[in-house]
Amino acid sequence: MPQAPKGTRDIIGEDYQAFRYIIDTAERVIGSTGAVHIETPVFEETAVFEKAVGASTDIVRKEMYTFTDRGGRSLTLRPEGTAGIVRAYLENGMKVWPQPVRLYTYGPMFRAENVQRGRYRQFHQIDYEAIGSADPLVDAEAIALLVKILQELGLTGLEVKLGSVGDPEDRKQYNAYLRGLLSPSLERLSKDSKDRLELNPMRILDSKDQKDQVLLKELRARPMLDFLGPEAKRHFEDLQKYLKALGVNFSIDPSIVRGLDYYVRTAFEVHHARIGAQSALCGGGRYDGLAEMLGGAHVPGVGWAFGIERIAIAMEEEGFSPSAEAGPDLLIVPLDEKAREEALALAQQLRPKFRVEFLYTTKSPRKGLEDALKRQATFVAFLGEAERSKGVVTLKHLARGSQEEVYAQELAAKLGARI
RNA sequence: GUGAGCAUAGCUCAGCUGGUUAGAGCACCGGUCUGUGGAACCGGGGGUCGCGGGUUCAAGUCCCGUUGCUCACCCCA
Repeated sequence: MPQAPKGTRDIIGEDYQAFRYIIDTAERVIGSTGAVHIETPVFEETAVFEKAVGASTDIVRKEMYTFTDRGGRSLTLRPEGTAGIVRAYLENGMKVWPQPVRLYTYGPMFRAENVQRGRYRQFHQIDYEAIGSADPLVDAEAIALLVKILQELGLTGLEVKLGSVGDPEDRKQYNAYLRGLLSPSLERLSKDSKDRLELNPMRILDSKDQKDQVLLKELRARPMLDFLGPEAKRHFEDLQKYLKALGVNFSIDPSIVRGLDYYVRTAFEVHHARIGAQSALCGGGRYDGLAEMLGGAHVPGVGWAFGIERIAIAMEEEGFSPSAEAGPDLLIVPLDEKAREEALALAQQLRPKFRVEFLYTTKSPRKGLEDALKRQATFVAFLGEAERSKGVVTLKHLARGSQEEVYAQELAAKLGARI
């Protein structure tokens, strides 16, 4: 028998309830900022990600689901949301809208990684992007918004880690500095970090390998923050000032290193201690050069994405249990064969004002009642010969035990009145 | 891509050092109970023991491979 592909899963029942709750909460809080919902395609031209995310990144090098369609086009299932949204900004001429344009979306992302707790091949993100302003106030709003959502979801034990990767020039200098510093000790670096020295030396800072950390300490490696140019530095300081004024708790973490090429200046992550090794609930930052990488004008932007599955794990760890799905307002129980189609007709008549279910097989009142209790129905209605001869249904309120015979025309009023 | 541990009914699991037709609880369906409350009792449907190969008179049990899950590395959500 076929199974759901590795790293994918069916979301149903309590999982779905939690999922829904997270999305609804996020949507409510984001919506209150005036940001508008956008849906972008789940797949894009492969070039969108190659240009934006960066050819040297892990995502592009080995994690993309790329395929060729029948027209010979190379397409890729989106591994992240920002590139597609910026593409949509350019394509729809949003530069003539009031700036910055604030957009949000949620949906599936795809990365061909090996699976572990909190990491899936199809996972779901809620994305927020503010495009068209370089003002650090916009960064501050984005971060504050994110914290607000997590608070609304009832999460505690969160840590906001803030850093800056500087402007591209700053980073170039910093990478040159790191290469100069570490190359003489190349042999002492971990295997992964030897590769990093070529591709993106900054990522060595983030290494969990003790060898690398010891070496960095020994050589007194300076942090990226020391290399910020005056403008990036000012931006970083203003952002901190705004966040403090807003009462947002954060810690400066010089090792925050984005794995995507498009980030400049602001970079941040939100971590939760109890969800395993994949502790990042949310990551984001500023990407002022992204639109240009895609071939558009220079358009600054900042945004973040959080992983719905990881939020769900964190909430579960904190004892949140999703409320069960509500039962129907009314369950109709046909007592004889003829009542089966009468039950359907009655259900149709009451829908969609009420949530109405009926049994597809005849049952005794006793069994029907048991069924209604299992479904957590509010009312149960019996339809049988006795009712038919009088033109009524027997309506019973489960919780109260009250029961009466009701004409079909009165039924809606009775259900609404909750006898 | 790498490493470790796991895989028996829809779910949670039992199944001894290999030995008849593979079990339990829960869930589902029916009966006791064709007209009224989740009970109880009785009965029923459900399994290619993840899949493939091997060893053996005999494999759920041992060996190899494979797929999936869990956790970790890399990286990230």
